[in-house]
Amino acid sequence: MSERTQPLAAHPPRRILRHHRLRATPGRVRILEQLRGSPSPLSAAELRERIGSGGPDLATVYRTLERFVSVGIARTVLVEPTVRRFEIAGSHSHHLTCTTCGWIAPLPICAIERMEKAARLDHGFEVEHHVLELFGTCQECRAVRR
Amino acid sequence: MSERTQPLAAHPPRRILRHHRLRATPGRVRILEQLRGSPSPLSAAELRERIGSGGPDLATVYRTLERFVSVGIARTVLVEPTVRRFEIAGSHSHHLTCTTCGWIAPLPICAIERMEKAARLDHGFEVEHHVLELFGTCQECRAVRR
DNA sequence: TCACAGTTGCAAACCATTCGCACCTGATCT
DNA sequence: AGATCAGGTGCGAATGGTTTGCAACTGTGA
Repeated sequence: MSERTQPLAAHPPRRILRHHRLRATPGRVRILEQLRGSPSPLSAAELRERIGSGGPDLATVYRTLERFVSVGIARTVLVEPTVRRFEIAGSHSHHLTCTTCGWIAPLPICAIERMEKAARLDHGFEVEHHVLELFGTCQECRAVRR
Repeated sequence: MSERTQPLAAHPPRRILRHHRLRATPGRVRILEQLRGSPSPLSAAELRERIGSGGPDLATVYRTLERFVSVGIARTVLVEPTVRRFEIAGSHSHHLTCTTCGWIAPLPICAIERMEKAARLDHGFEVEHHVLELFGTCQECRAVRR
């Protein structure tokens, strides 16, 4: 497969940043790597924590995420009140989140075409993205509970 | 139709509160009326503003909403980072949100049965609740943009 | 290597939400 | 109707996630 046909998310971080005319600073590269390596959306604080000492300041993490969202590298995911989470925009998958133990699994099925169509027909609304997260109890926690 | 078969949401506010063993204070009654009268979810501040002078303190609005959610009268809706919104739990839980002007409309269609089934079959995961919100551009904002 | 627009760190500001506490009041019982 | 008191309320202060101002720093193109 030639490079030109690879999905953007497969490129090395520096190239992705350059592609969006962002400077490839060490902090940005690490934030991007973390976002790509995580199966679930991350908050700014979690991102900061995972990068560890030597990483960018929390304010910089916020500014970077803001920038990533504005150029389309990342997207905001709302699953909790008061905390904003972010994920790579290319990796569109939904998640199962166990409310007991925090286990998270991606669910590669998306069934909202019908709703997008309804939005368009009923309201003239053009859907650009959506948030769909499922919460419940995983197999293990259900077993323990019994 | 007898009273016993009416949906709870159709009852007068005082009765709904009593039914959940909550005191029917003037503030709670007004908050409940506002929630029921609004087609889109409201934040605590908006609620406070709509009730106007003489209404409950903002802290009380928060405590009341918290209480409403815990007994099942209301539900949290996440459509914006940093602001929590609330709606009557009997109404439907999915929305269209215009990312340009903030317009919000309920969408009475839910298409996640397939995903719930996949979660159960593939992971032994029992879905308890889900978040599904659509974001995009409303008819009006699309017209302006052109 | 140089110059500079873009980035960063730090600290302070912001703002939605929560908490502590003394006072008040709706619901119940007599 | 009046007394009683657990449940509610107002006020102000605290919290915690997010944003901003500003001086110093650094990728990047020339």
